[in-house]
Amino acid sequence: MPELPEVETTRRGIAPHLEGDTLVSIEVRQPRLRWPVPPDLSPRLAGRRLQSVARRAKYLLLQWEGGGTLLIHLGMSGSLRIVAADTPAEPHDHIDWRFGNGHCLRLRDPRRFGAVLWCDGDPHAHPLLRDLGPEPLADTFDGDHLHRLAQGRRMAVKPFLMDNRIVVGVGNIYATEALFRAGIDPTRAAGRISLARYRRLAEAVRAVLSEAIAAGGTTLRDFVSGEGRPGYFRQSLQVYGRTGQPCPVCATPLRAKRLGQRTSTWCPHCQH
DNA sequence: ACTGGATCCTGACTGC
DNA sequence: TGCAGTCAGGATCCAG
Repeated sequence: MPELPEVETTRRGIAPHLEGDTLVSIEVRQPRLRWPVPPDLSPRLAGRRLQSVARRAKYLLLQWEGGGTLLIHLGMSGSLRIVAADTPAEPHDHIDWRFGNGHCLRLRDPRRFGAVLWCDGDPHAHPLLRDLGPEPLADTFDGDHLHRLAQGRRMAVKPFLMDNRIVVGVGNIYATEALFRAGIDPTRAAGRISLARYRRLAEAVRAVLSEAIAAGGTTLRDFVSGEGRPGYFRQSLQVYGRTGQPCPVCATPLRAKRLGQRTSTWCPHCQH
């Protein structure tokens, strides 16, 4: 589900409602997510003010006054939204954080691949964040970075681009779209792509992510922003989910193949 | 070190 | 209508 644009859209949607507010209570209806939800969240957080809602890769970092960070990952099907405190919980609404101003931050995650974890020290030193690659929209990410890390790698460039040790936030939708824009065959070995083409790919990644954030993300089925709205980038997808349909550029039927457990769709004429 | 595969879970959809 | 099989926005873990 949520890739970087959807997580960033969520962050922007919830932050203004919560930053500076005091947590009143937490209700955990289902603690079994990817890892167990810590049982001591209430004593740790009740009565404390939320300082900021930040993001690293696809993790949301809720940083609390006095120290400590709540790490939230939405997995494949998770969403976070602000609801009124008296809104009845629906199925798969696993956790509520109720704040003093009447707002309730509610986590829904049908597949439960998401995670909610507590981190005492520097969250960037946490084992889940420590080895992550650069943010794709930061200055440290470019084609030279991709080209350098790809040397000698025989895996296909698509799963290479989705490896969060290489660069974070690029999931199946945006990897598919960026490779189309860059004209690169997703099955090509990562180590056999020129620097010039990696520079083009890096720019395509930045462009597609930026455009998706501006559109509020991509809603395929269940993604909603912090305010409950869907994202509108779906209509801008050129190849993702369009297997068999004509390429928007040359009309060749789009092909699909599974690479690293994920379906890749591409134009066999435009991408090589 | 790199690579591919299995795995967690629910729901939507397809085809028989 | 039911049932089996497939697929889905992620990413960790493990064997070879």
